[in-house]
Amino acid sequence: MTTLRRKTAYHHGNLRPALLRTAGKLLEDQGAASLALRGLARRAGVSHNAPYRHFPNREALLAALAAEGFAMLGERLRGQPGREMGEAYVRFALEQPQRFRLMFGGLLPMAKYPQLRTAAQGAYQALVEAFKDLPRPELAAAAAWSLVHGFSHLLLDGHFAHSDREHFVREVLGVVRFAQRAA
Amino acid sequence: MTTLRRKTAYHHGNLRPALLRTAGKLLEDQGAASLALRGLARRAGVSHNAPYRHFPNREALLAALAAEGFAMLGERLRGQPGREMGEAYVRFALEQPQRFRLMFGGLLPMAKYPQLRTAAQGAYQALVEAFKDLPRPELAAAAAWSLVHGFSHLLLDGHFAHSDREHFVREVLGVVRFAQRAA
DNA sequence: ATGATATGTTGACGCAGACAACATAACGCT
DNA sequence: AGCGTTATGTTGTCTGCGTCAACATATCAT
Repeated sequence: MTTLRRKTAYHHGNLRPALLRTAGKLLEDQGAASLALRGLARRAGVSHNAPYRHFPNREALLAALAAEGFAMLGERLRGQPGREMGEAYVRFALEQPQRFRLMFGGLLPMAKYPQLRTAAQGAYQALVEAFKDLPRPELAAAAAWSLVHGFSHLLLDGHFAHSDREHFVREVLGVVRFAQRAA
Repeated sequence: MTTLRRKTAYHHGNLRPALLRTAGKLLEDQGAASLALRGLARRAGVSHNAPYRHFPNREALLAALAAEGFAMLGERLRGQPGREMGEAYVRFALEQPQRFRLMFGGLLPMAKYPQLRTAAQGAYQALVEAFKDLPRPELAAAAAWSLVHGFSHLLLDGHFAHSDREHFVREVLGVVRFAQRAA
C-alpha cells in the first residue's frame, strides 16, 4: 500500500502507475461499467480530480487499461506452441474476464485510440504466425481467432453447461479443422 | 409518433412498449453505456420517473432490450437452412451491433435475469439442431456458435482488414470443418 | 535564486439513478 | 351510478459522478 510515497504529502509522486494498478483491481472486482474516476481517486488516496492530470478523461483511463490487456494477452500467446495457443487465449479470458470484456466490449472507440489497434494487432500476429504454412493463412488465422474469441465470450457468459471446464475447452477446440479451400 | 395517445394527457396509456421502442432506437444510436432512463423519459414525453413504473431500474430495462434481441436472433436463425445459419448470425450482429453487444457484452448478470438465459438458449437451439446428425452434436454446435460469435465480435471491433465484407465472411466461415473426433 | 512547468486540491455545475410523497386515471365491486 | 383499490404518472429530493476552472505546491532548467 502507498508504495514509494514521497515524504511530503501534497504530491503523490507515482500516481499514474498507482492509478493503473488500483484501477486494474477495481476493474476485475466490479467491471468497467462501474469503474468511477472519483472512486478510483479515493481508493488511491488522492483528491477527486488528481487523475485528470494523468488521463484526459475516464475513457482514456479505460483505454490504457485495455492496452495493458492486449499487451498481456500478446505475451501469453507468444509463449505458447501453436497447438496450445487457443487454450492460452481462453485461459486469459477466463482469468481476467473484466479486462477481456473491456478489451473487446466495444466500449472504447478503437478509432480514437490508435494504441489500442496497434496492441491488438500485436496479439493477433502471434496467431497469424502459427498458421504461416497453410495455403490461406489469413483466413485460417481469422477463423481460429474467431473460434477462441467467441468461445471465450460464451464461456464467460455462462452459455455452456459443462462439468469439467478444462476438458470441455479441449474437446470443443479439438473438434475444429481448418480446410485448404473455402466452400 | 405518440402512437395511440389517450385523450387525457396525464397517463400515457402505452408507455412500456413505447419506452422499449424508443430505447431500441437510442440503443443503436449511442450504445447501451450512454442510454439513460431520464433521457429516455424525455424522449418519450413523460416525466423522469415514469419509466420506474415499468422497470425497477435501468438494468432491468437493458435486460428487457437484450431479451428482445435474443428473440429476434432466434427468429433469424430458425428461418435459415443450416448452411447459411452462420452468415445469418453474423448479419444480425452487423445490422444491430449495439443490440448484439448488449446481449453479449457482460453488462447484464445473466444469473439475475432468467429470461435472458432462456431466450439465449432458444436461439442456441436453432444452431444445435443443425448439427443433430454429427457424432458429437453438442461439441460441433458449441464450436460453430463460438466461431460465428467471435467472428461477429471481431468484425464489429474492426479487427479485420478486408475489401469485400460479404465475401470475406463466406471465405472465413467456409474454411472451417467440424471433425468427428476431438484431438 | 527564480521563473516555468508539472502535479495535486478545492469548488462548482449539470446530469443521472433512485427513493418518497403526491396526483390522477382505470377498474372492480356493489 | 358510486366508491374504494390499484395502476400509472409527476414533483421533489438526495447522492454520486464526470468535468471544467481556479488555485496551491512541488520540481526542474536556467
